[in-house]
Amino acid sequence: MNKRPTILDVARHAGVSKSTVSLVLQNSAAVKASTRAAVEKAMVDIGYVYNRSAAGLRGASSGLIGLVINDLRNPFFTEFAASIQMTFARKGFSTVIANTDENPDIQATVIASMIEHGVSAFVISPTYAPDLSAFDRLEKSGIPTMQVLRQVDERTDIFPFASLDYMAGSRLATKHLLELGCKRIAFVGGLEDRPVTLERVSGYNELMDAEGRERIYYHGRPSRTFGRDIARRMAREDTRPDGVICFSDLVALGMISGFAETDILPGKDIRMVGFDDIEESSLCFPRLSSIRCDVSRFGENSAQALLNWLEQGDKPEATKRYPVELIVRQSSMRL
Amino acid sequence: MNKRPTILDVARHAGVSKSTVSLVLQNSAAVKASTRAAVEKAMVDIGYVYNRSAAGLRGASSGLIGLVINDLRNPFFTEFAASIQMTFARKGFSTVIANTDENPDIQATVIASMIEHGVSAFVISPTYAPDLSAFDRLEKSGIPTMQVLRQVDERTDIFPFASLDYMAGSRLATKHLLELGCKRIAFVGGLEDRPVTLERVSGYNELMDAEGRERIYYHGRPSRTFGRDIARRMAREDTRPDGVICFSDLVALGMISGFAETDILPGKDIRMVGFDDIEESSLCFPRLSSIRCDVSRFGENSAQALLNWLEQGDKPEATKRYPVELIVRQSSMRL
DNA sequence: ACAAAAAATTGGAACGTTCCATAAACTGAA
DNA sequence: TTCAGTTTATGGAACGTTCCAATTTTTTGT
Repeated sequence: MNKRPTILDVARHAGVSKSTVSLVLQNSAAVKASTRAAVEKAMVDIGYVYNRSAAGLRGASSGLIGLVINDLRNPFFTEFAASIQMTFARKGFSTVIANTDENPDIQATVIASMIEHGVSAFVISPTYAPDLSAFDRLEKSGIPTMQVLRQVDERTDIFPFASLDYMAGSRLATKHLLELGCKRIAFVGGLEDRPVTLERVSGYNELMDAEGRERIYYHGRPSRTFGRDIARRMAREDTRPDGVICFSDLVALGMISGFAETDILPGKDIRMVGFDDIEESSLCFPRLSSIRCDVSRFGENSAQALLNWLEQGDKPEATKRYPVELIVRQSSMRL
Repeated sequence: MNKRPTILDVARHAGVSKSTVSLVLQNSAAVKASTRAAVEKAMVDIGYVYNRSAAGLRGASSGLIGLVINDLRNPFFTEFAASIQMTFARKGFSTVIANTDENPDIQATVIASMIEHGVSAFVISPTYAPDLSAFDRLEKSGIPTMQVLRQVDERTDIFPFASLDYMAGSRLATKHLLELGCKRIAFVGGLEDRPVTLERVSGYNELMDAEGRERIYYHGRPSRTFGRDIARRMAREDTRPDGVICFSDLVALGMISGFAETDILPGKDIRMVGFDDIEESSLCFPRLSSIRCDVSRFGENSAQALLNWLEQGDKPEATKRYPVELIVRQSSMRL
């Protein structure tokens, strides 16, 4: 394991100075084609590999992006993380990913550690935390940082926020169920106090109020388990809702399986719309109608916005919401 | 955004030399308690943050681990990645994650890029690739590298391999179905030529042959879609299998929803066992019997093994297989 | 063929750490 | 008080790049 060759070895081997090699590395226009070729040949000949730490020391960008995710196991976030990471990779950036599991302490530590590693920018889907010291630290560090999917820090002028148009989605879903003639429409899932819940419920509230219909909430964790439990409970109720909007597809899928146990078939006995349109929703039975968020495109767009900030210096707008659409499938049709 | 303070600023502020500050940083025993306290105070006072690039230049470990995953969107791998990342984080290591989407070219690029970034070690769940140049490069780099879940490079003395005991799992599942009295047991999913498939099918082959039963294969991509399609096809067959072992839970879940469409209820009309025991399997209806692999513990163990290699220098054994167990649920019982 | 301009190349200082060899400051025993 | 021994602190060189200012080479116009 004899030391990695350096720029100097390359220079020696190609018969040029280290400065020239450096120029080649940053493919400067100032080096003659023939020289460049010679240098490049030397590099592969001796198996040179670039040392980013050394470059970073002199101020070059690290080409490292920090991605901090509150719940990486949730397929919605997984999809987002995978998509953003792959976009960065295509542009030559590596991504340091950390899952915080909704834990502010973990979040604070991983952010600190990423700063030490010299990440060039941050994308954070933050944990709801009482104190914002993590963000204060970020501000001081001066590292470009985007909040995505959850706006936790108010200072969107410093930490631009990008998300999806959940209000519109919720409006679409409610309108759809109303048009199908549903009388009692329930909203299932989502923790009551959370901003995301507020957003995903707002269109529902708006239209239900406009129609003078009763709002029916079943608030709770946006998980399969919760969905399943609510479905079982609902099956036993005397005046059961005839339409359900779920906080997320995970909840909806949980409900579908809960209903299956009690012989209720969404689409026939009750109408259901999910939220997110994860892959599984088009595969399950019955196929789940959902609000498509197209996370993977959202990931690409966010990545691109961040790169523009980093490379061209144009900061993303303070708040950006990408559009969503309603996908109608079996769960909200007469079968 | 005035330059980050350096070790020198801390020294000045605490009235000691930079060397002393460096010693404090590596908490050396050679510095007096009072001095250490003073230095530490100075650090928080001026908001010092450690510069790992600079340290790395002098040979210090980067504290960065490269994690390369062939399919990050598959919940099995997501769980693994999340678990291993969080274990590293607890030990003060950051994790650079890349999804290769089964693409050898992407795999090669991300590995190269991680080497540039100076990762201290690699954990790779590799893509099946015709050429092993990526591994050759790794070997030359001398960076400790573990293969997990898929053994692609034969040189396990160089790249220790850790996985789960799939053969045992497949034996457990088959034995279970045989004991339930199944006569025609099919194996569904898994690409025919793949080593993983061979492993997951081996116990099935062994026991079926021992019993003199016919082997029935439905090979294909280990996805929900494939499972659903096979279930539909199976529903139309005249001599339908009465027992099914799936390559993965994803396939099994796909089959469950495919069967649901044709009014076949696993556990009543057919018996089914999945493989992996992802979270959803205990939540779906009917609950899916499965071979529990406990990926998240596997992740922790692998992380720990790698850290021991890195820090104590003891290389993991060339091949390690962690045990699996059969979890019996509704899908393989009379309801 | 010559100067001037343009293009291509170069040496050296700097970046923020670590580590070695050395120095300074303390101990306690003679 | 002195000296050896021990504990603690220090200056300086090194790590592999980038970038500036300076230099050399090539091109252009006359």
